[in-house]
Amino acid sequence: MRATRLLNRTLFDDPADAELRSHKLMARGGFIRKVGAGIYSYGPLMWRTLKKISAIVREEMDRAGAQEVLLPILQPLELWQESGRADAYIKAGIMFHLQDRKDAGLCLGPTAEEAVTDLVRGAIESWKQLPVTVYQIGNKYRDEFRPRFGLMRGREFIMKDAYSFDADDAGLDASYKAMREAYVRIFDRCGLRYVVVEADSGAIGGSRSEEFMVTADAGEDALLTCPHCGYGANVERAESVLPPGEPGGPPRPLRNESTPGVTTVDALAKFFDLSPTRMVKTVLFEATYKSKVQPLAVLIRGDVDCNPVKVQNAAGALALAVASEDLVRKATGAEPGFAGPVGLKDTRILADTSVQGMTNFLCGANQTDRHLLDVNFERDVPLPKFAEMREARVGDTCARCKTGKLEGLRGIEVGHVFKLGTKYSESMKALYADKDGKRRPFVMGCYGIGVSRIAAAAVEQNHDDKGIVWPAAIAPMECVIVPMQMDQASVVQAAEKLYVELQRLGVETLLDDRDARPGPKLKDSELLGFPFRVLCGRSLSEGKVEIERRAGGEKELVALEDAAKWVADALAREKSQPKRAG
RNA sequence: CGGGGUGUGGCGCAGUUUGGUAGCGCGUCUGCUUUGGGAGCAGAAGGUCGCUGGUUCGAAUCCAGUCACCCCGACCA
Repeated sequence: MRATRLLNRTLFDDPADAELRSHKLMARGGFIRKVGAGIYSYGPLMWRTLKKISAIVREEMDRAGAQEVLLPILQPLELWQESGRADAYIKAGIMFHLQDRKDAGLCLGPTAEEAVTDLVRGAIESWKQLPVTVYQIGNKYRDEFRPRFGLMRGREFIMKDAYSFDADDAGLDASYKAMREAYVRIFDRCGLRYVVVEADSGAIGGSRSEEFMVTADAGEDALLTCPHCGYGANVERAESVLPPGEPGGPPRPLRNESTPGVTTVDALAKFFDLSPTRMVKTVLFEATYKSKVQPLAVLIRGDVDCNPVKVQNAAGALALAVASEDLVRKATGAEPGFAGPVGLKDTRILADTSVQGMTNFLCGANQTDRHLLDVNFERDVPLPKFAEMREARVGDTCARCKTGKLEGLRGIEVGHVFKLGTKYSESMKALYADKDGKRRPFVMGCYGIGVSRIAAAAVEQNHDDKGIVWPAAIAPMECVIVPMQMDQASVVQAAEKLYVELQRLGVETLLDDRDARPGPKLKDSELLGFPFRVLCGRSLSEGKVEIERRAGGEKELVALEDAAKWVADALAREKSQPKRAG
């Protein structure tokens, strides 16, 4: 074997384009190098960590009975048209797509429901062949609105995606449960602190889904949890008890009042000395559907806010944006701030459940500087379709136990489990024959883990002012040996001897044999964050080396001949203590 | 896609207002001295100043276009 030198370059300065600590540290440590926006090369150390995470995922998937496969990244757009998702993904602008030489549409897979459904429909014909769960680990591609934060949100990233196929809902429940349990083991083993929360199913579709969230202040997702009953949900999905409002009383005659320049709920409350709970806000959106873009008005009580994700779901839209001021003027014929449901034309109206049963409420008059008072449904406004579209807030009463007050925290989504049902099997005609010979669609589930994102999340959660502190299970190396004086034969010999012994004991060890001064070597070893560091230097005069644990910083003088075993034992202890809960 | 900003050796930056031979720190290479917390001295290498076009005797600098990247708002592992 020809030994080559470790390809890794540490940097003195933070890269100018990095924002998050994890991104800065991984770039400074030489783990990653940016090639384009959201596109990274992984150096040897990064790849070791990614392989370790993958290995944990693979072990737990296999243990849960899932079978590893490999689906294509380059996929015919035809397949996506079959499932009906091509439009949504292209319109939402999240899928890379291209044409081949024959002008046929292709895409780079952002996920693989279509590909896997195709694989399974070609292989399974009978209930006797079920259940089946398959998974793969590989690159995924998404044309993100805003790639950022290093590996946290790349356009190319490594994902484990698994798919279950069952004959019925009971089967799906069992498959889902097996995956969920595997996920708990995976994130425990990776040494992450996390919470599991209810989630919106988003563009993938399906009924129930839960997200695994690594807790970190830098997380992009807002979560609400109930300390009383343990309920947790992404804010996109979270529900709370609606605070009671003031009763409106029996209907009174409609009034149209002048409200010059009064455009906000707060200002209206002052102007009319009226509780915001007696007002109906009319929030305008621009909803994108398969074949058209349409204005959408959402009626919601004055003291609460719209949750755009819930609105999009309720509207059945492919994409949703807050209406521009121009659109507001066009739809209402008035300046923004005076929108209302009365006489609103060419605009679809949905109402949040918070306005259900309200009487004599205030709303905009669709005339600049005018509001309506004592408005009533049916008499003044046709009864709209009601749906729950309200955003739950920190401090709200928990909807599940009706007791606890919701608390807020932030998380990094590293895993998501979905009950899909028959959305893909129906549209793609993936059918099996049941016991009566009747053809039925598979009942599916899908389960994703962001492998490369786990690495970023682990760093975000485990670092100090000196650098990364890798959890032992996913550290690129478990131990680094630092010979302090490269020109002293005794030091170099001791380091090399220890290196061989550690290798023999199965400890992944890096020998920093660069001919550099002690300072930079010590700084680098801290930045890179390996769980254990052994210093070979002046203590060798007493036959001892210094062993340090990166996480706690404890130092120990150990006889050279005992050092390898000492490290191996300490490492074993470290690995067997997974952290739990956020 | 809308708003703001930046593109100058491997990394971090100055120079651009007021055009005049490409600079600094770190890193790299060679030599000597150093060697337990990012060493010192001496020497050296490395850049079509994002790209294209224009103005000019002359452009990193001015003009136009274009591309890339970053930050603030609508997607997801």
